Amino acid sequence: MEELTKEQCTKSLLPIRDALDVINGKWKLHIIGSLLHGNRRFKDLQRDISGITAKMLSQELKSLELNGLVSRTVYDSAPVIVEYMLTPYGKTLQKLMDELRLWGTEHRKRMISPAAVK
Amino acid sequence: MEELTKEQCTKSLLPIRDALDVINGKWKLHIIGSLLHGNRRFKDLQRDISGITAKMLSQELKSLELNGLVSRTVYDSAPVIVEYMLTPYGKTLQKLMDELRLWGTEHRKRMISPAAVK
DNA sequence: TATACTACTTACCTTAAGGATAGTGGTTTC
DNA sequence: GAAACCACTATCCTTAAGGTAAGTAGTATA
Repeated sequence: MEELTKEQCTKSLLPIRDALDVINGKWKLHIIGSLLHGNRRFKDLQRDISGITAKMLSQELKSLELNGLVSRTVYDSAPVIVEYMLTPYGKTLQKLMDELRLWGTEHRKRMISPAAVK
Repeated sequence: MEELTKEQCTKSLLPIRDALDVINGKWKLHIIGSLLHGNRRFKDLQRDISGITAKMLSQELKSLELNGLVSRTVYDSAPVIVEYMLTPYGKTLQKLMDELRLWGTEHRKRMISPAAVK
């Protein structure tokens, strides 16, 4: 097994940071969670995610779109309909989210009754 | 496959949030990364992690200790020596970090040359 | 006795994330 | 023609994360 230099170690944190940045913020996981259940329009998302403002929803959707996780389709109807959906790439996040959920669930148990897992 | 209600869906995000909170912040991953290479004293960590201040290092170490990821040992020598190490539990983070690194590496490729992966 | 080292702590300041509220532009319904 | 619906955008404000700089307490070395 090779030892990593300090620089290599710091560098190896960059992709982790990238991954975290993509899902960071108060609302992104909520949006992804909602979209995992199917396509949604703007108002649908706002209804699904209690507490989110139009400003934040719009902002976070743009960020998710920029990162290729969410696609935005405008239907030329009246009134105009805008539909958001997870891209196939966006769906690859689910595995990561499952891992995080698993670790987080164990952690929560451990924090509630530390004696039981010491 | 069962459909989740809105409440169940929101609830399932909680452990994910827990996991993310544990490693969130600008410095925690750097500290964990350094400790993955062996035990470290306060000054060692400060030297390892370029840019971190004593205040932030102290603050983040406390948070990691509270979460059971890092242990703090004071040796009754003169001058006093304080050693930090990852607990076995802290080491379980490595798997998660590897998954995040994997996804993040792919994401970085995709962001640099989107055409190649379209 | 002065300087330096270790392991921090304290007080203050800056910046960025997010919240509150209101407004825009188009369309449709009453 | 007034009110309502959709999909946002703009402006201002609060809060929290993190940075700066200095200080503390104990020991040890010159």
